Amino acid sequence: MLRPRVVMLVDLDYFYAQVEERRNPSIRGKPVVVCVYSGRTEDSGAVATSNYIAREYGVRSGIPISLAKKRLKDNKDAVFLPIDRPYYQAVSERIMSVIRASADSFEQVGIDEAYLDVTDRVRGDFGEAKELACKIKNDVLEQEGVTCSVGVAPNKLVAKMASDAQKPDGLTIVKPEEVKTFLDPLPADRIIGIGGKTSKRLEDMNIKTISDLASYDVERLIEKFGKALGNYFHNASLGIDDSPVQERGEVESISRIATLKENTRDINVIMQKANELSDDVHAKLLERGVNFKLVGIVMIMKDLTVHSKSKTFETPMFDVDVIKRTARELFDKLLNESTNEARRIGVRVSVLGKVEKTQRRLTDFFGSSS
DNA sequence: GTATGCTTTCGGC
DNA sequence: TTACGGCCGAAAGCATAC
Repeated sequence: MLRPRVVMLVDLDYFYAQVEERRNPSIRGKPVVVCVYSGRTEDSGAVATSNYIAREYGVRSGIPISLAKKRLKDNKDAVFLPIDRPYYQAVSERIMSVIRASADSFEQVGIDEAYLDVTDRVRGDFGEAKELACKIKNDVLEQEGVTCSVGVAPNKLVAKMASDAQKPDGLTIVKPEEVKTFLDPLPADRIIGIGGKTSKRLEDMNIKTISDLASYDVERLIEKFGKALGNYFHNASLGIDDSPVQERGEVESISRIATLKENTRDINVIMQKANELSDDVHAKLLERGVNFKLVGIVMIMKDLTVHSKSKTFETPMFDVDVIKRTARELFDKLLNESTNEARRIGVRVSVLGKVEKTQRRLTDFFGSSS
C-alpha cells in the first residue's frame, strides 16, 4: 500500500526585516524597510524586504528606496536600515539547524525557506504532522525569536502553495483528499513557473484559475508550451508532484555585482570595478577551496536592460588573473554590441570543482597497470 | 529525432 | 513624474553530437 508522503515547507516571515526587529525590539510596531543602498546617491538602491506594516503602504521588495520613502513620508516612525547579509546568514544557519532536527530529509531553499519530508516520523498521518508543524513553529520562536509560516501537504508543490495561503505566522494543512478543493480556486499564476508572461498567454486561452488549467486538454497544452512545460502545468494543476525532498550541495556559482558611480562606456573605468569584483570572487573561491571552469559577466545598462556573456574553459582554472582577463575580453565584446552606457556590472564564476591537495599523478588519469 | 552541453535570460528572494 | 540591488538556481534557446 502506497502511503502518501507528508511534506512541509517552512518559510521564515519577512525574514531580513524580522531579524532587524529582533535585534532592536524598539522598532517593532513601526514600518521597517531593509534597503540595498547602491552608494551612487543618497537614496539610490532598492528595497530588499519590508515588514507587514510597511507593506500596507505599498513598500515591497524590489521597489526603489526613494519611492519607498515617498510612500512612507507621512509616517514619522518609518525605519530604513541597510542590509546586513552576514548577520541574517548567521541567524538563518541557527534556525535551519533547529528545523532540520524535525525532518527525515531536509532541503534548504535560499536563506529563509526549507522543505522537510516528515513522512516517517509522523507515520504518514496528517494529524501528527500538524502537531509537528506546531512544535517546529514553537522551537523556532522560542530558540530564535522568529515567526514562520508552514504549509503541510502530500508534496513540495502543494506544500509551498499552502505556506503562502496564510502568512505571517500561518499554518496551513492540505490533506491528500483536500488538494483539489485547495488548488481549484487559486489563480493559475500561483503555480511556480507561471509568471507574468505565461499567465498572459494562459489568459488568452481563457485559463485563469488552476481549475481552468486542470480541465484543459494536456495535448493542447503541450502544443502551446512544449512537452516538458505542458506536462508540468497539467500535473501541477492537479497537485501532482513527485520531486523528492533532497539535501542541496554546495552553491554552484559565486558572483559579485556592483553599481558604478556613474554610467559609462569607458572600459578602463569598468575594469577598475571589475577587477575589485574579481578579487572578491577569487577570495571566496580560496575560502571554499574550489576552482572554476566558467567566467561570466553581466552588464546592466542605463535603461536597466540586462546583458550577459560567459566563457567556458576545458580545464579547471583558479588564477584571479584568468578571471580578470576573461572579464575584460567579455566586457569588450559586450560594449561592441551596444551603444548604451553601463550602470551596473557583475562578475561570476561557476562549474566549480574541488582543488586537489596534491598534483594528480598520471595513474590517476589512466589507471594503474599493477 | 533525441540527447547533451553551452550561452543567455528569467525570475525568486 | 521619476525613482531602481545583489545575489542565486533554473529555464530557455541554441548548436552540435550521436
